[in-house]
Amino acid sequence: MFMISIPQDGVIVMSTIYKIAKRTGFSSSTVARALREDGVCSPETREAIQKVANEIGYVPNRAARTLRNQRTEKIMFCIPDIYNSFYFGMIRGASEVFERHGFFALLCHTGGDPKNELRMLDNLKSRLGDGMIFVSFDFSKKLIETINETHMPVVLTNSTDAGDFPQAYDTVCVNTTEGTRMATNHLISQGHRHIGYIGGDVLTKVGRERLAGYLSAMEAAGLTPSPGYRSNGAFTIEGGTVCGMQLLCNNPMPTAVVAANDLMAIGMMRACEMRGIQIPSDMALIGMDNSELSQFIRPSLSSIIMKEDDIGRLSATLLMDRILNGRTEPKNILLKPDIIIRESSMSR
Amino acid sequence: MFMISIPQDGVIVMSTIYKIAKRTGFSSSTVARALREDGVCSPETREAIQKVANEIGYVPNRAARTLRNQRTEKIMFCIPDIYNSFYFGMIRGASEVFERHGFFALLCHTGGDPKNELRMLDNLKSRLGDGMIFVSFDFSKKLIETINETHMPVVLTNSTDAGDFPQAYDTVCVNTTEGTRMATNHLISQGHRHIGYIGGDVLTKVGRERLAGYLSAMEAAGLTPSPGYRSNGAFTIEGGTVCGMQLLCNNPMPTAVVAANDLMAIGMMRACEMRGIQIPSDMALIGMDNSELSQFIRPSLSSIIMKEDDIGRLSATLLMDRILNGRTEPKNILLKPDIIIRESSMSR
DNA sequence: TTGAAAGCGCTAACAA
DNA sequence: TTGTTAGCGCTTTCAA
Repeated sequence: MFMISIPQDGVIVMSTIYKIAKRTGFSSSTVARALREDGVCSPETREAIQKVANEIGYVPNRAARTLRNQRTEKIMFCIPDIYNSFYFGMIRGASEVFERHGFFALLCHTGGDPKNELRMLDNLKSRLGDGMIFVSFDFSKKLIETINETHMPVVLTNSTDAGDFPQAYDTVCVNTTEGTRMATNHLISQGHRHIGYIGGDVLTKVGRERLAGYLSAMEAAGLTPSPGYRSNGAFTIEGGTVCGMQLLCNNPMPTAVVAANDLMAIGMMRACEMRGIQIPSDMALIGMDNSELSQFIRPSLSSIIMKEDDIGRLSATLLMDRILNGRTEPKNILLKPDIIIRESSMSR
Repeated sequence: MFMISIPQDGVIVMSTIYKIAKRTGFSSSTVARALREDGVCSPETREAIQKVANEIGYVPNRAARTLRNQRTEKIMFCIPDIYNSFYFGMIRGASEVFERHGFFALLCHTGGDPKNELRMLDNLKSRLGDGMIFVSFDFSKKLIETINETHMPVVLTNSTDAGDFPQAYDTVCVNTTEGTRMATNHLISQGHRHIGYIGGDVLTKVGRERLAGYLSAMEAAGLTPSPGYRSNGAFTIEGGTVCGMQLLCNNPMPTAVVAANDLMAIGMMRACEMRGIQIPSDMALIGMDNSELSQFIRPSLSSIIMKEDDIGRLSATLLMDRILNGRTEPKNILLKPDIIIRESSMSR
């Protein structure tokens, strides 16, 4: 009938405990008490109040509750790139945990721009959320300091060495060096000796970390890759094709290739296609990320599982622990990636 | 130095305009005025206040502002399934618009459960957000009524016939019937006469809508598909393979197939692979959704573009119009899908 | 069991 | 230009 009344000026008026108080004759505090499960209140009073509350469609106002309780029940989810499905994996994992506690994920996207990242930390300080899961390409000293100064629960993912700085936050990361090491070892265990590597720019941390895994696995196996077996390019299909063409110019060609991500691996597939080289019989191949593509492409692509769901789940769990239980000492979680072997590397 | 002080009990104390007021000797309202661009205030006062504000790292408290202004600057984004990348396309489009206005997207996931959906509408009434983009499989009368009763800005997507009920909300949908019609017409224009169709359960609205497009295009072209050319199954790769095998049992076989989504189309590819049928030379194929897979699979898959980014963008725009400009009369937008032709249907 | 009252931090109408 | 004050809706302490 009159769930909510809409006055002339179009402003929507909420139902409040005061409306219920007026209607029932009780005070607002009695109404508040009656409406919360745990509040002390006589059964009859509660019933009368609940009846009216239902009639007028009462729902408590969150802003008021937040102002009073200093709790938003929201978590800021800061990602550099809203177009990257990897992060959605993290969101999935995290949301699972949030939901259990009645919390919501707030999408905050920074474009990887340090200015925006600092702005998001201001948003955190303004209590846009009770905490933050923070993905960034570059955790600079300035950023780390600002995070510490928020004195708010923050989990950093995506950076193994965030622990270089004094920290008041948590970290959850996957060891990507270990990832390329596993990939390389897999190819070695398949009997390959001439193993190439195509990766991203070594000026980026991610580029260096992944290359390091390949090199260390080769060295540990007593293999010295020819310099021509290594090529850097963009983390894209095109980048992979270009790098792949380069590797294929070697004589002898490598018999197996580690790609620093799935897109580059697919680019490598294109390069082989153009040169009439069969995967996996002439060339074994493994990628990284375990993207949706890797299982649907033909031949299906072996890959390294980066556990983005787990990162999200664990990050959220650490956050809830700080928020709900008041933990303050920092925790750092480093996950070991998994490997999934598909057609592209089953050459022997 | 003392950006934020942390008392014994671990509760973090915010900096407020009162702290600044005390420190500068001005009143809290002068501080508030000085801190907003538009507030009247002498330059010297403003400077002094801003200096202190910077020192103590002041950021205005959102809950207080929300309580006062009745505006959260958040939009609830209700989706049935957090695992579906289609919705993330919508989120991308919508976020673009939100960001321009300083709004944030709040992820709310209902699992398609009507109970949760009603709960989310309560959340909306409690001002979890200023409005809602609502994706649901089933907009029942009850749900529609409840939406209307919130008196809050809501955009429904995903349902062409939401207009059946009296409505106070907006809708943005893609015409999926038109989608399969376009797909079918494309194959007809390629010279095909024996065109098969594999689709989802006709008990679902989505299944019926898509089938209708195929049938109407065939009829309009004066073609009568043999009943054996039509098969229903799950909207998955396996479903597509099963349906595909059935179609391939016909004699003569169809020379072209419309699949009701990309996954089923990929399943069809598998079926053809098993039977040694070449795509596109022996069999033309077109899917629907323009998923990421469709461009990377080989042969690349022709598909129908469902414009999820546009749906998100338009939904957000309608919402902002209601919130910022106070529009109240409902708007309904029906988008025409696009077609993208790739290798799989270029048979002739 | 119930009520009065203060306060969370901000904004804005009004007064000085 | 600046200050006073009330109030957004809720929770909670204290008193009755």
